[in-house]
Amino acid sequence: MSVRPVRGTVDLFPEEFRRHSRVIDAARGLANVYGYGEIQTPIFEFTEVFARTLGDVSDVVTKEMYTFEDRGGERITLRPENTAGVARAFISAKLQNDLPLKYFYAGPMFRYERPQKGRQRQFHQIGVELFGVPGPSGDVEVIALAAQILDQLEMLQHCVLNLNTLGDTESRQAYRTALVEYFSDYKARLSDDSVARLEKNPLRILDSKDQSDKEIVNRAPSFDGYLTASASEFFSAVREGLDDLGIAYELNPRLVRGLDYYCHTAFEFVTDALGAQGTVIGGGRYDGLIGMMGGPETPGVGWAGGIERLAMLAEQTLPKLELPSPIALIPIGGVAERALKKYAFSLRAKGIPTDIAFSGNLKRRMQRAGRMGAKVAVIVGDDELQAKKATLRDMDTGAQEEVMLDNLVERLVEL
RNA sequence: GUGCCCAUAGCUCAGUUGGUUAGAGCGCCUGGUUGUGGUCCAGGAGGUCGCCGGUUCAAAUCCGGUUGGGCACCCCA
Repeated sequence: MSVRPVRGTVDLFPEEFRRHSRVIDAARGLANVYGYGEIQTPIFEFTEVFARTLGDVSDVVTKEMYTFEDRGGERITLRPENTAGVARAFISAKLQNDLPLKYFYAGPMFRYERPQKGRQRQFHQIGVELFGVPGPSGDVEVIALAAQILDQLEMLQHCVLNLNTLGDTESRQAYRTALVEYFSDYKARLSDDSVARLEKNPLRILDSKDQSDKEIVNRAPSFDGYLTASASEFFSAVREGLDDLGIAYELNPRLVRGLDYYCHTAFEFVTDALGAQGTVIGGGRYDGLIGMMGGPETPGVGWAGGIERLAMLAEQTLPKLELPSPIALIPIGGVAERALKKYAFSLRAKGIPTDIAFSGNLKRRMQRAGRMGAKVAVIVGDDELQAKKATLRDMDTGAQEEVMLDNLVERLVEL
């Protein structure tokens, strides 16, 4: 039997999981403040849910999905992202009369990718979806929520908000045609990757990091000239909204999305503190998605954030995580142990972190108390039991005092 | 999927042009203290050198493959 975890997966032991938790807790807390209730959709869906919506040219669908046939012969896929799942849930429950709707989620996602720092095959995302708000205030709200979460994690100042518009369908169609026309002239000088993108997703060429591609890209037609008046107006309103809130951003015309259902606003919070995988939160508007899935035409806007990446950044920005130091109960002998278990029970009922070791002599239990960072140890042996007292030891100073057992819980609550 | 780099004790690492029983620090265990941790002192356990094969009288060291990891590309969160 192989005892190692599957490539690209990790075990999150408590210390590491706490780093995740504080990211999730901050996000969930603020999402609730904004009125985004938490939703949990299944981690697997019928394959079409993703295949249909993510586009059949996206890398996620063509080479990164965990797809299998279950015992009933259904084509199943482990979710590579959660927007499609939440949209499907919205359609399944026929919630179109309850708009607008706001959802927050946190959970595992699965993509068959080559693992590296900030990229695993099972990874975790937080995210929000806002359904039924067609105007730019929806975009502004979800971006504001993201910014405030980052701010609460004290990493907003280490991130740059990149902002772009993908326009409406009409704009994108026109621009796409113009790009294909332009790049086709340079086909011989483009990188192989970009030549392939010319057919599949010419917008992506704009994002190429290839040196000679970049030169060609620099002289490529810009989107501005192809934006319809209404798309342009929409984008201005988003920028105005962000300005009003004092949320800084940088316009990045090269910011495009790999997933086909995006339109209008695209944004990413990016940091340079994590190496190559610097996008910490990314999202945008996806007005066509729900209709494309067979639901009633419903606008949507949202984002997802990588918990592992956020947790890594938080390591740099937040103070070290400290565990509450427990009270260590240290019995000597079976009679004392029975007595102290009852005290542990009532201390814990009051929410006071309490440790009582299951075995070991006094020395070993003291060691354990020290290792756990206990601030006080309660020692009870035959001597103390007879006198109905306990010995309290201050683990920092070594000072000891005696307390009547009757007052023990009361005294410990004070500390 | 592509390129480059890496793999020695639980952890972080050293190991000379290939040469006898592979080392250090931290951690762990025992004792000094049969009712006192964290400090100190003394001692101890722990490694088929990732795995498979090859070269050689001899391989942790050289070569090939493989698995895992890191970085970049790709892609994205």
